[in-house]
Amino acid sequence: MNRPPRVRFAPSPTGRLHIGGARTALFNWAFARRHGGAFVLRIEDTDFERSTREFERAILDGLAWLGIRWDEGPDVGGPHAPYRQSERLARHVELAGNLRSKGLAYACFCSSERLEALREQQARDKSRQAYDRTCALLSSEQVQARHAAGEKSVLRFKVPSGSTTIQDRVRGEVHFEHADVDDWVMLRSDGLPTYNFVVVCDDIDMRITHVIRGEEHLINTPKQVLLYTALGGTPPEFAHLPLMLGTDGKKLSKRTGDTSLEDYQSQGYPPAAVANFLCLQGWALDGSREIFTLEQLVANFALEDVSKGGAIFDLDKFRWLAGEYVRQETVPELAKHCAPHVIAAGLASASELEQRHAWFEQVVACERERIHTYAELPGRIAWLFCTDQDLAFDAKALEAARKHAQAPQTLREYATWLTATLASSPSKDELRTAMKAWVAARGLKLPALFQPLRLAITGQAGGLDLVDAMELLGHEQSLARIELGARRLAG
RNA sequence: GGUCCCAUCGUCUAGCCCGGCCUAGGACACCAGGUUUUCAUCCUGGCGACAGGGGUUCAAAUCCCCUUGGGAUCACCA
Repeated sequence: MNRPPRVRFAPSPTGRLHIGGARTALFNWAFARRHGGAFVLRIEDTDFERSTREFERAILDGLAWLGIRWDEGPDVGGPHAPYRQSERLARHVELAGNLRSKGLAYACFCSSERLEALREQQARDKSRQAYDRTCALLSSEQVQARHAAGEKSVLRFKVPSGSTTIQDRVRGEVHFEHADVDDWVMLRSDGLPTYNFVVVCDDIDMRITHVIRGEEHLINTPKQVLLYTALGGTPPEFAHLPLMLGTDGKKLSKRTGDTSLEDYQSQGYPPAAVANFLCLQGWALDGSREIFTLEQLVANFALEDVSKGGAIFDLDKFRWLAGEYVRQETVPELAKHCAPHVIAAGLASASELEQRHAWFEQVVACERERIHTYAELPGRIAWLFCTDQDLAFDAKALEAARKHAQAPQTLREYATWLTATLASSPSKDELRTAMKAWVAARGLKLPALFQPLRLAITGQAGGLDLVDAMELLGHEQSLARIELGARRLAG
């Protein structure tokens, strides 16, 4: 590679950013950075029906959220503007006209009914699925006459005889016989160009050197290589990434799970964890280090190291990885990231959290090793925000507490003892030690107090240290819950 | 069905290109144990794979062929 590479990510703004698309973008970006090249963002908005500016904005935001920056794009401009395909229409039509006048493309008047019948016939014959070139045989006079008569036509690319071999950077050599390649449609009957056509026009005009995309495009590649040559361009290098698969082993779709980046964003996955995990689907740093930064990705990324086989989206591992990132954060950072989810869950308002900022950070510090994503926090700490009467008792926690026949009595006596002990303002460690001594002095095992107490305070079966829990809740309210818990257990 | 791609533990993968260091390494999940007031974190250990068959070679997870299995794609959608 003698010149700095230019790569592009070309999403279609007809929906949210697909998680597989996000990975494609990430690998393109990493490749560009690795080799000091440019990463171009181009919006493929030629589907006027479904494309919206809102989706475009969301896609850009999603990429930025992941930590990807682009050198050229619709928002930042660049030397090959415009970066929205719809704004390049005139150029596409011009190039299509050139090919037609050179005899490299031809008008086709076949009706969709005839085409469909042809396809059915070919399916029955178990033969090649392609246009039969009926209209390629029309003389220029015939074509002109039919145009003049007002007949609708599409423009088809005339695939020459021969074969094409591409050197795919992840797959190696891939060979196609032109006899198997269809005379595909370049211009629709309404005069608008198709994807296979514009993508090549724009890649040539934008001087794209490496096309890195999903494997579903591999089969389109010979069509595009042929078009490069026809347009007088040099084909770029290609790299076809393995597909991201659902648990059913098929291309990841909404059927088998959440597919958009925003789904994971709203579920509170740290962005660095998402980027890291996406890398792991099809690429490995060295086979032993699972957790790494984007800088390490850039420093080590090579297309040749990308896996060829599809990767089933491993949600368990993703969640584990998110937890690793959560625990890497400092408490103030984590509190800041969790706060929106606590607010969204309706536990507290933004101003309430702001007022109790130091307290909230303590809460986060106590729960940080139990959550994997930011959004898991509210469910774990709801007991701190509800009224004593509304505290729900978890079935397992209740069962555990009920195993101790004397639980109500133990709780009441403990409350009395606690009230007296608190008077001397013990430290948390002193209180912990004293509590255990108190239980032992009564000839009880520790769970005889701790299980009913945990139920009374938090309503949950497991969780944070109980001395921490009571302090976070406040001793006065804790005593009230102990009394209430004793009554509920006795009843 | 045509064309194309792929094939290492249940999952993500290292090793393959440049055969021997592989009685195949790591991670997630799972199981067992330790720590803990419980849960979680953390620590220790365990389970667990080269799809099958032929070659080539002194030697094959690694190279070649076949079979089988899986996937992608076959639009006037991108």
